[in-house]
Amino acid sequence: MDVNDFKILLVDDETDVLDFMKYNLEKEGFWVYTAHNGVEAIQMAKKMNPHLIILDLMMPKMDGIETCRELRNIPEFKNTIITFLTARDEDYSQIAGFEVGADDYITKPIKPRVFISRIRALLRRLETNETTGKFAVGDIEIDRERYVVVKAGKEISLPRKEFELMNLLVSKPGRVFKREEILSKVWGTDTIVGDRTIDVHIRKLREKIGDDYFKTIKGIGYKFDA
Amino acid sequence: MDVNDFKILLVDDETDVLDFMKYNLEKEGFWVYTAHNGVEAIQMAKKMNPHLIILDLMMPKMDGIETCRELRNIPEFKNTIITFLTARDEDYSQIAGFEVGADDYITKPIKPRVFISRIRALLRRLETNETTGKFAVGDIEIDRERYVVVKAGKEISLPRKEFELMNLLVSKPGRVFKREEILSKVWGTDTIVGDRTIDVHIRKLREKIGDDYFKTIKGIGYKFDA
DNA sequence: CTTGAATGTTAAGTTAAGGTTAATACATTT
DNA sequence: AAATGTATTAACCTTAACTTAACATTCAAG
Repeated sequence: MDVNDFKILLVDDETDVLDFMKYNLEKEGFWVYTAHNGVEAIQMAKKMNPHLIILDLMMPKMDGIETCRELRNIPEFKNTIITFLTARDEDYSQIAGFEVGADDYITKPIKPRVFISRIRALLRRLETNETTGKFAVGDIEIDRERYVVVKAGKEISLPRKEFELMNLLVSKPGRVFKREEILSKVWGTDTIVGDRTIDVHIRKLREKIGDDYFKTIKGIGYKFDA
Repeated sequence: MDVNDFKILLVDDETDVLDFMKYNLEKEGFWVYTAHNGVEAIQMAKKMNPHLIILDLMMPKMDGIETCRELRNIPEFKNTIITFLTARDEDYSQIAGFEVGADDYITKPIKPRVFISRIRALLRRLETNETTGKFAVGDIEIDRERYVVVKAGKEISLPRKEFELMNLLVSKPGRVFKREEILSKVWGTDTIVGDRTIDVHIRKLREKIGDDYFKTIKGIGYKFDA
């Protein structure tokens, strides 16, 4: 996973702290979202699905501890990394923080270099677990972790390109992917392949998964449907 | 895994700091070992195979950073949690620490409650990953303590690299490990080995354990399956 | 109902990825 | 310092995966 794919949600009621962190993180290429309180934070988190959430402890409405607890109760955020932002020496908060499922805490005042370094260390944890992803549509399940497609409980293993193509199409069932788009996403922008290559791969998928899952939209592209 | 099974190695040149930490950790039921410098630390680590190592940054002979680097080069300690102990505000050390593969750092002076809480948070990570003890899948059992693989009751002893590779793959049966990932986890990020090295090791495993346990996903990596 | 551009199909050609082996370098024991 | 055991490399081999090309079929516009 590339640095530029990481999404970070910053939550703090003080706008200047927020801006300062945002500036530093964006400079490093992260996607940064912000919220001013716990309530906003949860809304934003649901929308953006960030990889890392940095929560200030002291906030109006809902404090960091409480926000963290709520987040941890939402299954989506079970694996999200949550870090607290605290003033030095707030011992009790630190303890409560860990108990409530925080992964780390960062002390204010923030020093850019340490801060960035810390963030990187935290995100490093994700890199191994982030290739992980299973999702299902109808009786088809795609398991990126094991690199297999499961159809009605039966494992079908596909070669790389076929798998990637399958994965792309299934990622948005019903949506039509233009040939161009497929080429750039599965083959990459710099590879040039002949006209029939996509068709041949679709053919193999139809053979292995089933004819009627893949629909051709002439002149446009293909779509997956259950 | 029970608290009482966790082994922690403390490394600091100041005996009273050492004693203080030791006292507090033992009170909580951890097994605590100590060392006064980097050299001792590495010896002790090899003997005790601790789950967590706390390294003071400033030490005679070999400092914390250097010790950490050395440790990370030993495959056994790839998954060991390493934390630095620093005086407040040693920014640069912190950065170097993370770069060298540290998981966290703890600031002095140590406050017992925060300290313990922190340690628990760190060790919690281990509970999910099966990094310790014995582990079995189907008729294959891996004994990490003794460095032995048991297949259908028969012990097969593997050399270190083969064992590490085996261990990695078996740790998540079915999951595909990318070549890169295997390299960084078994060989380490800083070692560069030729293209065929992984294959050769896989070959040896197939020879010793059985062909069909190891599946190749071309262009991606390998997975273990029973 | 034509018709031609777009896609389907098949099988044969390529190639990149991995398999295999043996030789060499490197480490440990004894 | 042999001897034994491990790890890595290099050279070559094998194949599945991928691509292409040639021909067949479809389907939607006229």
